Amino acid sequence: MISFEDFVLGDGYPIYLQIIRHIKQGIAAGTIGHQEEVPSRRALSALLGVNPNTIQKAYHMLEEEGVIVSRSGAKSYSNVDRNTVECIRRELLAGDTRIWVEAMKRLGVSRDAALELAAQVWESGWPD
Amino acid sequence: MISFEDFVLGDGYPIYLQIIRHIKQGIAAGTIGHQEEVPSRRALSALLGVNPNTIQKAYHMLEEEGVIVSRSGAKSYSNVDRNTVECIRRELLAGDTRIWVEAMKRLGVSRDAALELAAQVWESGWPD
DNA sequence: ACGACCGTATTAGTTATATAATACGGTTAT
DNA sequence: ATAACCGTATTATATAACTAATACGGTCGT
Repeated sequence: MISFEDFVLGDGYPIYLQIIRHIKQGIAAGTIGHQEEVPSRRALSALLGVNPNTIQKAYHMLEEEGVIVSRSGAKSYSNVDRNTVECIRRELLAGDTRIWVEAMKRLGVSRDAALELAAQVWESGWPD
Repeated sequence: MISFEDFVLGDGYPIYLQIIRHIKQGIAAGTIGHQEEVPSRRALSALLGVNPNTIQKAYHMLEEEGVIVSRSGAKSYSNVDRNTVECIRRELLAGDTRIWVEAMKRLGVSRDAALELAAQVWESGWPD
């Protein structure tokens, strides 16, 4: 069963996109395997405190991408092959990193200063 | 005059927040000084191809934070002291970096692998 | 003073996101 | 088989973000 234990609802970003990202991150990290059970629309909406339609929107888009498979009346399952994992992993890694690098460059930070800052935040969660 | 030459409209994120961020980044980077002229609402809306009201929303919030000063009928100017610069700079640096580090951790990347990836993207804009 | 530009405000309409309340029919374990 | 659960669909409503069109009065260079 795909877990949403460590999932926390963020602010300012569409919920259905956060859910899609959570699933993709799990696949990229290897914590979600093939044919793993996905929480039902109703169960996840109750767990997260959001509307079932919002979950359905996320799941529907994941199905269109081939990441999950749904049959009317039955449970939904993840659909992951080795190629998909690498594809999603590269997509997320490169995307997030590029955004951060661009932000640091716009702030006028040098490469080394940025990397050192990142190392500090990695260890302690805080700069300095 | 505060420049929006290198400003590119992103997708999926409110425009007025992108504008606020652009100004703050300029202040944090030191490319925007004190009492610098801000483009008029109408001029910037024409330049970016968005509605004047969207610019006004961004400027109004910047004024509430004390980052710019507006007088009815006259031009608007930046309002920056040394304390503000350091405050904004730390806010943006720490915020962006924390977001990236959390993303990398959720993807199961080691500290060193993440830093190496960042270094690659910094140089070439691409991993590998 | 006068015209061009400026900040500010209002009203209306569109789209995306999310909620609310149901409803229908398929699957599955007992 | 039957009850519980499931995926799916519909209609209505609310809010935020954005657009559109317009208006009012203040500032400033000439």
